[in-house]
Amino acid sequence: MVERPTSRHDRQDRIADHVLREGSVSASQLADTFGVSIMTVHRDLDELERQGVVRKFRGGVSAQPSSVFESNVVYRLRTARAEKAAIARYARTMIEPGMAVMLDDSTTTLEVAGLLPEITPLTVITNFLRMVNEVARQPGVRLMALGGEYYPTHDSFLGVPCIEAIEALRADVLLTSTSAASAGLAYHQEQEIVLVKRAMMRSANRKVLLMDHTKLGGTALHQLAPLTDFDDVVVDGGAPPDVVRALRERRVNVHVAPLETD
Amino acid sequence: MVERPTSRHDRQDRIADHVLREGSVSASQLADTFGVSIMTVHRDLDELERQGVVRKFRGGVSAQPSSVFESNVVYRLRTARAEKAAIARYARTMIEPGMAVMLDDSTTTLEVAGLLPEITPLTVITNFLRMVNEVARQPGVRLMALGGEYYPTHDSFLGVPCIEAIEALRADVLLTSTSAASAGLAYHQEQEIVLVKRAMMRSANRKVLLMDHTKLGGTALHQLAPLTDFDDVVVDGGAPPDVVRALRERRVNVHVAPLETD
DNA sequence: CATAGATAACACTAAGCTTTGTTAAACCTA
DNA sequence: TAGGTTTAACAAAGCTTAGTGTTATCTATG
Repeated sequence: MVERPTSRHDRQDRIADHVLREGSVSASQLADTFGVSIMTVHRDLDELERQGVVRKFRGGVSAQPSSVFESNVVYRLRTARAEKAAIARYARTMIEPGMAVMLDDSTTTLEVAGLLPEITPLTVITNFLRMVNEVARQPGVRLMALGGEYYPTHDSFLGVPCIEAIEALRADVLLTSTSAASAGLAYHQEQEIVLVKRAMMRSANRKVLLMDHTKLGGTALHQLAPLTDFDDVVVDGGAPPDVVRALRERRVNVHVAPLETD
Repeated sequence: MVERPTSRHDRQDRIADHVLREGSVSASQLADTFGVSIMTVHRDLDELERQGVVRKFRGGVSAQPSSVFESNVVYRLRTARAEKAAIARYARTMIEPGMAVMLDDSTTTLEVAGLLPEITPLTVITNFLRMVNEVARQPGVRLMALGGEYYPTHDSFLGVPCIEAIEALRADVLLTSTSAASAGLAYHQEQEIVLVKRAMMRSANRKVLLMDHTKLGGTALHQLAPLTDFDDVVVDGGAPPDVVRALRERRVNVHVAPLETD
């Protein structure tokens, strides 16, 4: 059976699904199934392995044991595009011209960046290289970059220099994201990032957490903060109503961003 | 007479030269001379005008009056490619594996950046966005970005946050550049940049000034520092011998980087 | 040590972007 | 308004890059 993926990305998603269903497959088998060469399969698998979705061994690949499922979020992140766009549209309404907005290094906040030229004048503060490059091109947006040590895996600047730079500033709004939340707590798997996010929270007047619904109910190695520490928590319309209700009972100020309905 | 420029950039350089020689030319004349359409000439002239090299008027272009000559540096910068490459090659010998190297926001130091992967492991400290993007891709090079307010004209980060970040660090070597030097002093036209460069000099053990010979003998609005404040000054082989001699008499430690001879 | 599996190196292809020219419309200036 | 000059919009050509396959080399495992 030969499928015809529209693109490399698409095919990788299918391969990942396939592996997760089957549990374990050989490379040549995948080459057959998806109608590409073994070499291409290997390249796809290398990439999926880097993302922590699968595990390679001699003779094939297997799904990651669920204990490492955490990193799988990286893969999930790529898929939750519509959710993030919805959240970004909603978060935009919290920003007004003239404000100083702090944005952390997450794909969700990156979505927000694309909407900023509509709200000029504006000051953007970030430690995310990709966002720096994005915003540097936008006229009318003043950009304050947070320095620090560059981490290729996150494409952002972290560490002591970054935290000190944050402490010297004061933002009107912080838009931040995290990798998991449950039982009223936000989590993140990286210590370095937790420290930076906490510093950001200390330096912002209003703290907004952006979170697509796939992150609800999970945990990660490090606690970041109780959800009640945020002035607002924005989730997308895909969030289960009972989860939203439960959060509100914990006095978390949850906003639900409606998904585009087209 | 029809020339055949190898590329768009090359042709623009020739057009600029032509205009500077002639003083004033018509667009159709240029189209003839360079064997391209009038439309293309207009596009080239628009670009050169943006760079402050020429001035457009109905019917043709003229050279910029020398009062605006300063911005012309932008154009000069593009042309001294070979000189900068020579200087970069020379400067590379001053860097050894394991060092922390600080690089400022100049096209000369950018040339050095391309040579860094050969000297790993290495730590690079910079406030230049273009360099950040360049170095972020290089494996084996640790990158410390200096934050600050983004200045589109320089494509770099400046201001108080940047200076504070510099003061918290200590580099083994500083490679810096400036826009002019004469009578034993280095000059730069931008106050913000002068402050940052001075901070960098305070935070480095060895201070190296990189300067292509086109900058010798000029001045600019602000004094940066006496040349004797630098441990080394590297110029390219195009520097007039008597100028080099004069600098040495002032106890400036001048190195002459030989130009590629091919 | 033999063999299947994995990687590295090179070449080919397709897609996207840049550059250029053409044509048509807009704009001055006499 | 008639002459040119400039700009805008579209199309063609060229270049660059990402993606893929082939072949050859390397590596692990029985």
